Amino acid sequence: MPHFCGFEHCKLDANGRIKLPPEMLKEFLDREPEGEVVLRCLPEGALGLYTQKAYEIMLSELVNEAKTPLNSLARRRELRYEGAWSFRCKISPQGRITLPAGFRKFAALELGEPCIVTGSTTGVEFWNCDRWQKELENMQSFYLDAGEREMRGEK
Amino acid sequence: MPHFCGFEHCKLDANGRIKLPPEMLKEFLDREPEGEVVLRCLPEGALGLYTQKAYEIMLSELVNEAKTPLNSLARRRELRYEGAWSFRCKISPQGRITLPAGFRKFAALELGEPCIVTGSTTGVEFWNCDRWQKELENMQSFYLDAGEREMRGEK
DNA sequence: GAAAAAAATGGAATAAATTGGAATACTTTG
DNA sequence: CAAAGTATTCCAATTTATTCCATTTTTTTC
Repeated sequence: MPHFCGFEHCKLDANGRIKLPPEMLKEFLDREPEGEVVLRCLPEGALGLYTQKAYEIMLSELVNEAKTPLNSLARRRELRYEGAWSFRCKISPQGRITLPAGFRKFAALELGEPCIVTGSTTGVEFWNCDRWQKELENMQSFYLDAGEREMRGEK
Repeated sequence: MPHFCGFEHCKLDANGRIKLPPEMLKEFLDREPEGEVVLRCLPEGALGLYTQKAYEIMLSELVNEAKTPLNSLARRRELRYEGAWSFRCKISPQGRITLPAGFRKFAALELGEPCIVTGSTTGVEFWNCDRWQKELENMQSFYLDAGEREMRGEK
């Protein structure tokens, strides 16, 4: 199974739309010919894009595996978080997807400005360029640290 | 199964009506072509809107899963709260719903003022903007904490 | 209980924003 | 260097938001 990989510089157009790079577009359409996807705000301050099929699995876990009653504060907050920060949409026939204004703000993606589209194995992510730079450093040091611990025989 | 998702800035009109954003309206009408819904005051200080079908499920949980005896002060209070702070209504042909004055006051939604309409997976919620900001912070810190614990290998 | 006033409701008209798509310019590939 | 593919820009068509007004219903007053 091919996965979503590589990263590219892209640009939001004046209306907050991103045109997906051709290879990534192809990956999506191979999995969902109708282009049905879910956009999701990630706590690290970027946006994730997944096929609806991939998303459904995650969502049904949340909805059905109810440990708490429907009518409780904790449960409502779970459902609210998931609802507010996710968005079902379709990739347009031109391969574009429109970011809702609130999501754009969340991820610090400005109209007409460049951004990073990166594969994340199971989907793709949209990053503000500066945040992406920091995340690169974070990822690097995370693996370096892990490697050093491993060398010293730690866990 | 599609869910209610995304969030939007909306405005109450001078008569206390909110026009639902098109995608959310569509979700409701897909489930209930007649637009029959239930409006409900949530203890966190916002209003929830659910299809009558979805509401029935919640209500029967409340009525059947009796942790307390039916004929007790606490139980009567639960049922009274549910009765007083919920309201059956219909989405108008223009996609608007009218908030009863008491409910508006409960949720601090002012005539002619902006508010937030957010998906909550099983329905939508109406929030006063300031309260929504606080709730966002609450949700954010909750999930960031969870993420950090995960990184440190804690459970 | 009837008339007047107020409020609520439904709906239309206009303005604004969004969307889809085409045309052009640019880049890559063979 | 030509051809194909891709990115960018712009415009037309549609959709959506806003404002306003007419009608109906409810409340108040006499």
